[in-house]
Amino acid sequence: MERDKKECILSAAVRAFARFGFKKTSVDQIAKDAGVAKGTVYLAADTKEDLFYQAVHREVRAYTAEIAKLIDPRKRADQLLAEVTLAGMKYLEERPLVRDLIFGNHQLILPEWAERLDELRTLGRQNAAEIVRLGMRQGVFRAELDVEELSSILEDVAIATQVFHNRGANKEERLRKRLVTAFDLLMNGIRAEGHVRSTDAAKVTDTTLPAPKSEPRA
Amino acid sequence: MERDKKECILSAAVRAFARFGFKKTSVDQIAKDAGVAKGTVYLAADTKEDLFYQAVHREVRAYTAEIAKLIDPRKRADQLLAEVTLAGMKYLEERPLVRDLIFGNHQLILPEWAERLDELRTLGRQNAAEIVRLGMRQGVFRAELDVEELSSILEDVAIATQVFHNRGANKEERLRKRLVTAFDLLMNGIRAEGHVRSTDAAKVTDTTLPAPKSEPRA
Amino acid sequence: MERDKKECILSAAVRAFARFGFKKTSVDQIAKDAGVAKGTVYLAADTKEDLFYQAVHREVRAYTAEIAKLIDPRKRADQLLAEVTLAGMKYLEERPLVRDLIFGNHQLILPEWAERLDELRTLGRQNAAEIVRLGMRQGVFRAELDVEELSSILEDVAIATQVFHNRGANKEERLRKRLVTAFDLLMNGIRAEGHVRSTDAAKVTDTTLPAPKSEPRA
Amino acid sequence: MERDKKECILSAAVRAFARFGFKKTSVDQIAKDAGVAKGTVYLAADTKEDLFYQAVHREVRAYTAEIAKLIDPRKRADQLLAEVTLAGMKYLEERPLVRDLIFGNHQLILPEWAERLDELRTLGRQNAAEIVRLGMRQGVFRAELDVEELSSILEDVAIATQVFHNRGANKEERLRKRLVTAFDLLMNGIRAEGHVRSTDAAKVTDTTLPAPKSEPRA
DNA sequence: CATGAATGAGAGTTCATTCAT
DNA sequence: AATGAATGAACTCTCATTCAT
Repeated sequence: MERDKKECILSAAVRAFARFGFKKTSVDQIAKDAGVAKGTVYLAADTKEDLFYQAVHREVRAYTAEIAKLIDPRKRADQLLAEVTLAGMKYLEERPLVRDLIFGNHQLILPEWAERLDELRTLGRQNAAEIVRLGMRQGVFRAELDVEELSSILEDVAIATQVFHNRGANKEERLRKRLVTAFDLLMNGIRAEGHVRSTDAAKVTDTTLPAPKSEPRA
Repeated sequence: MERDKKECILSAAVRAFARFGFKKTSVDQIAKDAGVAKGTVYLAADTKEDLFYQAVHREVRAYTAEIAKLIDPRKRADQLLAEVTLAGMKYLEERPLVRDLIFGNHQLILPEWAERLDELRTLGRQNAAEIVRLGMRQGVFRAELDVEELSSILEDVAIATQVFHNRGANKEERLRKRLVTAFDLLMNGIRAEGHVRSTDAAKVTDTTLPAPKSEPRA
Repeated sequence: MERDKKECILSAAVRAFARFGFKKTSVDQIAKDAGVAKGTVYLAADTKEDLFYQAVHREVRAYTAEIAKLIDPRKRADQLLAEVTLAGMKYLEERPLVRDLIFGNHQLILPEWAERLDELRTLGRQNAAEIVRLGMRQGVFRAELDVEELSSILEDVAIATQVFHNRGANKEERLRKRLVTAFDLLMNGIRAEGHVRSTDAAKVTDTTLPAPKSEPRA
Repeated sequence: MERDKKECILSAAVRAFARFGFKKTSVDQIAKDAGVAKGTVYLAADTKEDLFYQAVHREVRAYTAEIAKLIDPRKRADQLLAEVTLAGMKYLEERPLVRDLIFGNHQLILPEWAERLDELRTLGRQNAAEIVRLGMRQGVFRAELDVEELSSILEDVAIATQVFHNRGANKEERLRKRLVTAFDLLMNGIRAEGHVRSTDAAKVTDTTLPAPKSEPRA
């Protein structure tokens, strides 16, 4: 299998899966779109599911690589976060494919694949984590934050924004507003400044969420 | 079509779609599970896709109603937000089926359905919006926040948490940590306290996001 | 599945498998020939292989039943054997399809089916065994013969005759000669009468065939 | 095409066809097993079917040649027949391949090939015919027997024995018993000695078999 | 000669949908 | 209203065959 031909097949697969979803895309369709015979598709992937996974994988890697280029450690982390988030959203906007592929196919595809797709999501989160750590070193971000959780939340918000709101009339305007709000929220929180903090999340959740089974809390 | 029979069919549909996904669920299965003949299912819904929509709709209404009960305006909004978010997560946690059903099927189904699912999402967001407004009236939340955007972000974070992280080993422990982090972030922001705010999101995004095409900004 | 329709499908299957073999027969073909939709065939049989087995089974039962009618215990067994063999051959001659169907498909189909086809063969052999026993009671056949082995040989010769020789030009003439020769041979043996028997099979084979592993011979 | 390479391909074909049957053997498999590229197989045979025929042909020739060596005209024909039959069975036992190839593939492959396979069967029968003629010259076998028919029956019994009974538990023991019975039967007939022959096959069949259509008998 | 990537017709099977009962 | 047998289009996957290298 030549390099070019595989590329061609995978990108046809991405296009088709993205537009029609996994089920409604037929291998025939992809083959035709890629300009090869059906059998050739099966030289590139063992299974339609395998093809799907490879397509997603390729796109996620491209996405991550693209974003990684933007991380310049001499910049302030909050500035960087804004820039990178923005760039990420624009990237995903031009590739609705990736966005939906990543987000929307968990129970479509058998559980075995859910695990693999999770790995891809972790991959996609690396850049955000990098910036969060940078921000802490710079003293720009609160030091006590949980890096992994935080970067995962940032990523989730970005993806959710794309998945749920990049649609319909006034798309650009809505996205812009959303981004402004989200960034402001993430930086400054909801709480009115100077307001007494009588509640904190830890306390609430601590008393109500079912305790982890194996590890008794102190 | 009697009321009972339709209920029966819809709840069988929910169970099946939730467990096996849209594609891998057959109408036969649902009919059998509901104890009716296949033809009868087609008296309750025109199409398999219609059946899916109806099933999701039913679940979302139940979810929203359940949550709405918890909103007590005499409580502090931040407290309430924590409680309600937590309750929502527990509700969905006990109905993993519903959760996936509601949020995992966007490009499965042709665009025409995406719009309808959006309406369902709006429905689900009403509770969060309610609390945000309450918080502002109470002076607990910053007054200048955009209610719609904010409640949508809150909902998205909750959904993303459920969809992506309620899985695998140490599920409970991971969810708990995630919730604590998210709540802390949403309330207090990322920024180190007292740090000079040299960047603000609005400025950055304003200069870089493509301007909305139709409406020139002032 | 109505009785008639299943009959119809099975007989179409018999026709097709017989004429084209298992591989070259498509389910589509059978469906068309039976005048039903392809899906309907799958209501009658789980699998193409299952369909094949059912078809063969039906034919073997019909064949055995037909032959069984001819066994009249008041007749002499040698007479009967001739008659029944002859009738069997004519039966199969008129159903060349059945004949090939039954006896020509051993390694086509995976081992699991070989066992089942063996059962069918046993079924087909019952009639021959019956006659052999009758002949012994009548004193017409040698008493020391092994009934099971003998009837199996008789059946095998009949089958082989059918499978290998019922073809080509002069079919009838060739079959007639073959039958006469076979019957004469089976009744009277090869040996010239009065010739001294200096060799017997048992001795030869006893010294050369690998001894059964578990039971040491005396 | 070098001699060696063709040999290699054919013997790989024999192995594969024998183990998996015609249908379930792929050309790819054979090519890989022979250590050549798929295209090369098509230099040795025009078609998969042609390849099959050539494979069978090769094996039958080897079989015949092997058996022919054993015919020593100074020995008694009945002794020889026993020996040769036994040797033939052992040969086939070690080459289940040949046996099944010869026996079981008539309607697998289109009618055109049936004729050619018949020629192969005739080839395989030459040795038995040779011995029968020898036995007649020696006065050991009845002189009035039809040589061609008789040798064909002998061969058929041998093959049927192999095909139908060389399987399952107690294989060796069962084959031994079968051989003993068959040989005894062929030599001595079924008829109880001294019993009056009130029936003879010729008479029965003469009156009942349909007369050959084209040639009126004298 | 030899290769093996590419082909594409064709296979078995599934299942949403219909409609006579 | 309810049924479920029947339908047949559409699907994924296989593999004999070809042909440019």
